[in-house]
Amino acid sequence: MNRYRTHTCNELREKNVGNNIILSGWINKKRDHGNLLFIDLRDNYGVTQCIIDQENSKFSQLEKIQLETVIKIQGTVLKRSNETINKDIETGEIEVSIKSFEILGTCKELPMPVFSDQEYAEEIRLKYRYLDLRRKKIHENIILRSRVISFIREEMSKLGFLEFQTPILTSSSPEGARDFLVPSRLNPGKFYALPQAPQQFKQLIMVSGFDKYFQIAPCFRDEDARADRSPGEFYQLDLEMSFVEQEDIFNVVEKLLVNTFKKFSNKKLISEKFPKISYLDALLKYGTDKPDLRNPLIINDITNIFTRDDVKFEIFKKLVKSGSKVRCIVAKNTKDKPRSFFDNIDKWAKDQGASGLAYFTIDKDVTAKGPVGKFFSKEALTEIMKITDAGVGDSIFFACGKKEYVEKITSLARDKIANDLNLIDESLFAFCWIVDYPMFEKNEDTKKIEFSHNPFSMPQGELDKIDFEKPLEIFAYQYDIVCNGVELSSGAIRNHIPELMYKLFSIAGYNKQDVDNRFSGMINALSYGAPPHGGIAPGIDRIVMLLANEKNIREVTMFPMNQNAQDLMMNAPSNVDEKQLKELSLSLKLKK
RNA sequence: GGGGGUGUAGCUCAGUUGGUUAGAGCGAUCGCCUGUCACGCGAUAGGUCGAGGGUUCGAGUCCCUUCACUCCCGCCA
Repeated sequence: MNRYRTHTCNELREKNVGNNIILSGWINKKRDHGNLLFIDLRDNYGVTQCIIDQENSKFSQLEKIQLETVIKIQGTVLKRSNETINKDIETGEIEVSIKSFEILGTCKELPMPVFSDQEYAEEIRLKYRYLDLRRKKIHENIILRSRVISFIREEMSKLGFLEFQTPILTSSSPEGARDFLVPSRLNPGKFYALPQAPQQFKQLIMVSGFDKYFQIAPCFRDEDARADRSPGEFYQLDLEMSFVEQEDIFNVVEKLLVNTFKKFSNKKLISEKFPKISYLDALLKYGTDKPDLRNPLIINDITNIFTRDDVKFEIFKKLVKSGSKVRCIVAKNTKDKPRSFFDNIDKWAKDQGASGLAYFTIDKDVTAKGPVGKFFSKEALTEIMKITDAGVGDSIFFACGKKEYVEKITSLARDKIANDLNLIDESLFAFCWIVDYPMFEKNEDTKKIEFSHNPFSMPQGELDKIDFEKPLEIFAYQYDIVCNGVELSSGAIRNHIPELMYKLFSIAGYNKQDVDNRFSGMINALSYGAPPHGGIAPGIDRIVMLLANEKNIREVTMFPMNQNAQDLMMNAPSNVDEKQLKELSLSLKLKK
């Protein structure tokens, strides 16, 4: 028998009545009736009500004790009378009559209550994270995270994947996000970088002949935070397979995610086979490459309508002539919505930095009601209704501008309108694949051709038939998984052919020398017999966030940093001694 | 780097058009209470109203500057 406990705080039941037991835990709550004191004792597993009265010599001592003090209780299990059973806790049929107790850990006055459903400012939650983590909801989120990761490990092992660790101190990668750098003492003036992902290593693992690899891999990117993006570090289920085509990866990951989401959530999956949407289609229909498919609204292009003579909307017509696009969203059955519904959306659009959203409602006899309705002839309206599948009683919102601008504002408007009309079913998970990413894109500022995603991806099509003169028309075997509008992972079939790699990099402006310098490990390896291979890397934090039904990634992260990438509990980052800097051959030159 | 929101007691918040001594609940301290499970009742302590400057007879409230937190844009192969 352990000196601290015979049972956990969620173990005692009616069958234990009469037992002498020992419990240890935190004082969750006290209810002091003067001559009778109830103490809810809490541990990781649950809560047990303990009771003591003034007959006991320890009574007055226990009456004074602070909440969240850690104590050990010795006592006997009593059956509660019918009226006093608490159905809300699993140990609610019994209580423990305290015979003696011992303080194991004292507690100062709390900076924030633990037993409370209130929301607290994140500043205080992060500073006292160990107190915050005692609270039920986040405590359970973190346990969920652990279970999800264990489950994924088991599934991956069953599928024949081997788990390997890859280096944390590695070299800076020239593409992508900003690196975290670590100065090297033994190599003055040189720096390691923390890996943004084990991208090159996992490919090298394939070249080394291991066939199927996975890792719950820490990834480090020095970019600004968002609600679904921790600053600094996050975790991916990194995986890679040899001798596979795109479909092989899809089959493995689809099955894994379906099993995981079915096991850990009661929400329904819209489809266990994830629909595939091409990148270009996604941008047209949803305005984004991470569409929320729970949202039934679809964006349509009606640019051509504004070249008709019987459309008099001159501002848009002029913009269209100079290359702008017009895209629209149909909101069904909104004829009777109050004016405020429309004004509200227009105001919202202006808050987003747009010039506003034009709209009209289609009334009977195909007439357009609304501020800009008068600019459209009956024939033009009929054409719009044909393109957009709109009917009488529906409203059409539309925006005009350069392609990227229209995509962005219609994408946001699609979310906004669906939310306002309550069209999103929160009890669903809607997965999809986004496929067929362009290999290159043109940087509109520099007019240069750049890799649009991962430079190591395999271009699509027969290799001897690819037209390298038209780089913007080359697509890659590159794919993302999106769930409920959250980008969960991206992956690719890799380019394992060195000559092809040089060719593609040359299009993006890197000569052979550049490639050899920057990716020496990779490019060398590929020239000694590399298998065709590919992989993907689902984000663990975001998966758990969806499963826990949280909107913020910090709710499923044990010790997150704040938005300014500071750890308020550990005081990181911090100053270092002059001696440490000197050892690293560094001196500081701070901006004022 | 830019835009929005927030900042009042240890915690969560209220505070009217600028007007007396800035309030409530929880927590803390003290007292009362033997069946509560958000126990109840009474009392006490606790405030640089984020900071600085300005307007005014008078500022938590209006103006300017600044800081912190947060959400978003940029950024995130």
